[in-house]
Amino acid sequence: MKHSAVRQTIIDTASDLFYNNGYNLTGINEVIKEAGIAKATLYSHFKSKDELCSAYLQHKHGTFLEAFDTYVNDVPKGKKRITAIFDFLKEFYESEGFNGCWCINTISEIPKEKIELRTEIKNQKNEFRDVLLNIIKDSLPELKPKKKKELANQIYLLYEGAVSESFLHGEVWPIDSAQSICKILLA
Amino acid sequence: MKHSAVRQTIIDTASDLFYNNGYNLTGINEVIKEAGIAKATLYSHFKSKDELCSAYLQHKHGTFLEAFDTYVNDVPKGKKRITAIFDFLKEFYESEGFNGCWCINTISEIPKEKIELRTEIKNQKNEFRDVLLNIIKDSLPELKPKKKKELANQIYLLYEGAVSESFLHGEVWPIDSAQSICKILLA
DNA sequence: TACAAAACAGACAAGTCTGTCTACTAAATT
DNA sequence: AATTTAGTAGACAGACTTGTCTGTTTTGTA
Repeated sequence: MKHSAVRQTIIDTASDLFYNNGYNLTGINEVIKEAGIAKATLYSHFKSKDELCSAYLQHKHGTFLEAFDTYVNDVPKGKKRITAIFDFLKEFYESEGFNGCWCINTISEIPKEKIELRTEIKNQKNEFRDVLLNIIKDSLPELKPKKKKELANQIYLLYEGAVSESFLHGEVWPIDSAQSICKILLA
Repeated sequence: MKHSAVRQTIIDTASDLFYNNGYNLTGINEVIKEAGIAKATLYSHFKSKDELCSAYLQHKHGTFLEAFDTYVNDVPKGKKRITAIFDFLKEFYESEGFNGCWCINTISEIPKEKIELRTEIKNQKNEFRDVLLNIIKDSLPELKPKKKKELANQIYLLYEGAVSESFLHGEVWPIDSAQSICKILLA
């Protein structure tokens, strides 16, 4: 097994465990057991659990953005593409192992002092907001720049609220509700 | 010090620590040290940390609902009262020790198996949704029942999203954004 | 004043955690 | 074929965790 493949195995395993069972509730011993590697191997790739946490967040972010882009770009430009954001979320919600937002989950678990992780999370959210802004730019080019940014923020807020609340209640209605508001904003 | 007063001291202290520093990151030893009580005393009032967690959630919920009701009922009935919900949130956000939503934070920290705590959280959110519904019933009696419920869900979603996101970013704009959407929904 | 309830202080058990280290083995490269 | 690199296995340190238990002291009441 290649060096980089081992690293990826660790990240994949840790991501599943951290996301499904919680960061603090998942011990390093569980990660190495599940990944089938030795402890020293893990610590040769990551110098601390925090560093592994950072890799976990980036991994989730990367795979999410890719799936999101693929889904949304498949929908024709315009209002349809924008509301399709919530169709994507519905698929995400219904997919096995949905556990809400890893950013929100992680930020609840780590102490305030760990600013590197906290800025990583903020950066992810800002990047996602930029992605939404670009969709709006593509789909509604006639809007003024200020209006575009405002709309991006609004849709971001609806999306994030829908993720958290659909998970908390274990029900779809928050996603439907968010989508219906989105349609009103586009009217 | 009265028996019930000791109990309240424990709850107050634990609530501050759990909410500010996280549930799992706060040890029982820290709670008893801060509260100035003996460990046996704590365990005579609460048979486990989980039970204390439940008391913490209920305490937060109670004081929140009281402050919320007081604030909102001070605003004249009608659309004004509804949008005032977000003015309350802004005050909450700016208050010292704001740390997002205790429900979302706690649900990220506890294992899936602890269904008592998870249902406690769901119940709190459903109760809050009912409070919002009653505000709408009082303020917009002319709406059809179905429309009222729909609006309550939408405002609930906006509120919860605004709490999480204002905390995550450490910025007010999500609250402003939520309020502006709310005004559109009421127009 | 006597008694009972309740709180105190803190040792202790039994287990968790992260991270380090040693010793050994397998694989890849020179 | 020899050497270096990357992995395995797991003991260990040291610090944490929750919860129990013993014994003492304070407090409120009858």
